[in-house]
Amino acid sequence: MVTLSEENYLKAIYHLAKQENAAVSTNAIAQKMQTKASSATDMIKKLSEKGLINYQKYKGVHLTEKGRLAAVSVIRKHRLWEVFLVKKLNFSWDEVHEVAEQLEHIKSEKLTQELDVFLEYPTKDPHGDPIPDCDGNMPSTKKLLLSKIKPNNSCICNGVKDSTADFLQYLDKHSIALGTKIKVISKETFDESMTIKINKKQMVISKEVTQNLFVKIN
Amino acid sequence: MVTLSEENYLKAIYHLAKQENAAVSTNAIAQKMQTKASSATDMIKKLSEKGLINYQKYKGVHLTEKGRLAAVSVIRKHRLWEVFLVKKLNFSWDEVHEVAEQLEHIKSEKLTQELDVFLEYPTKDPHGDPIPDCDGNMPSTKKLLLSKIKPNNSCICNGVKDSTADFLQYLDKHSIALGTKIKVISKETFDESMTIKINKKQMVISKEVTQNLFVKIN
DNA sequence: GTTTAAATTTAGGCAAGACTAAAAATTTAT
DNA sequence: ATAAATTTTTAGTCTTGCCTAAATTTAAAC
Repeated sequence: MVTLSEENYLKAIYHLAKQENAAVSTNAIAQKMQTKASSATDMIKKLSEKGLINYQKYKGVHLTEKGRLAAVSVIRKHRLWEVFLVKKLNFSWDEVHEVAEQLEHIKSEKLTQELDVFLEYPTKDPHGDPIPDCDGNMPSTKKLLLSKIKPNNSCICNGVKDSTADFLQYLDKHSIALGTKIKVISKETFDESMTIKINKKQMVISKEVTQNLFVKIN
Repeated sequence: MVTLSEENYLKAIYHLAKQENAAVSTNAIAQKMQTKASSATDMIKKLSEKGLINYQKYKGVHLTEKGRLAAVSVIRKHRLWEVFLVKKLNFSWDEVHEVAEQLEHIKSEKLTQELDVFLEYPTKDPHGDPIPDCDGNMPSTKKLLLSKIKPNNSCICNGVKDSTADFLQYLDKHSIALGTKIKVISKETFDESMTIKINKKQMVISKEVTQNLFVKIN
């Protein structure tokens, strides 16, 4: 049995490992979990004893396969519920996170499976993140940032790196959504801001925006 | 902030108070919560300090209005989720309880409200129990047991008193569902068993069954 | 290669919610 | 009305997950 708190730590470690491609440090975990390093150490010991992570003192942690599956299962549920909230309950993409954080811990194989069926096997959540299948396979998505696109090229927005309500609301306000076609007009070398065109309308966006929007070349 | 455990105690007290029509005893609470009387006493003190129940040592407890609203809110969510599971996710009525026990604690006003809309404002859960509205009003339903029906009278099944999987599966097996028309043919004085007719088919049911099926006269 | 700084772990505590055992209050029985 | 039985409460303990403060290990700086 994996507790709610353990699930949250596993999820945090999974996301950190994805970014860092190396052992995940105690401090990184503590920071992500909004807690103190000593608390993280406590939990690390517990997860290690349960065989969910590999841990060597002072050397950071790695998820075991068992731990990875547990983490991915939580992420799968989180993202399925986000789809449900947006598609069926009229939530907007900036409102779903907090509720999904609660729903992701509901324990019922059948519930998750039937939810997947009900939603017709979605492969992406409302922020463009991939939804793992029931065997724990995470569809790989190459992540290309808008900031990498050269002037005069076009692309289609297909994800967000930062999915805080603040950023999502900014995008709403500027009519940038998943699937929106963006043409890069120019880029300033000074501040890395970009001039882009959406639906024939030109606008300037900051470096921060270009570095938090994923796109694909169409 | 009401914790998960507190919500479960409030729900237990609500249900006990409904049956007993008097102060709810520590022992009754402990039994319903599958815990020891001393643990119940601990929680009773906490709920009392939070103004959710009125408590006098050795005299049992009563829900305050604040406590009643908290309890009914949990019950509302529980029953709405049960409807969702049956209507949308292909759960049967004997499978929903355990999952709804988890879902009922999800905290989001919007979620509950939108779920209600999505389900088109159901007034009964899959077991025939009434769903409170968002202001905490519980539709009153007069509860008439099949055991009270005299021979040669007909009625319609509209609820179950016992909603354990065992009993619900018994009903499934014998084609008794909510809405099923039942004609009482005869009743034995010896064991209070009944001969009934459903869809022109006659069968004998025990006292235990007649005392756990709610019906209405049609 | 020491010395300083940063990261990590240990030690000891706290609150929630459970437990056991024992004490106190209430109820029941004689 | 008092003794016995039952119910309820108290006292002290345990586990989980967090904390602070101090000790230890590793990494960085000179």
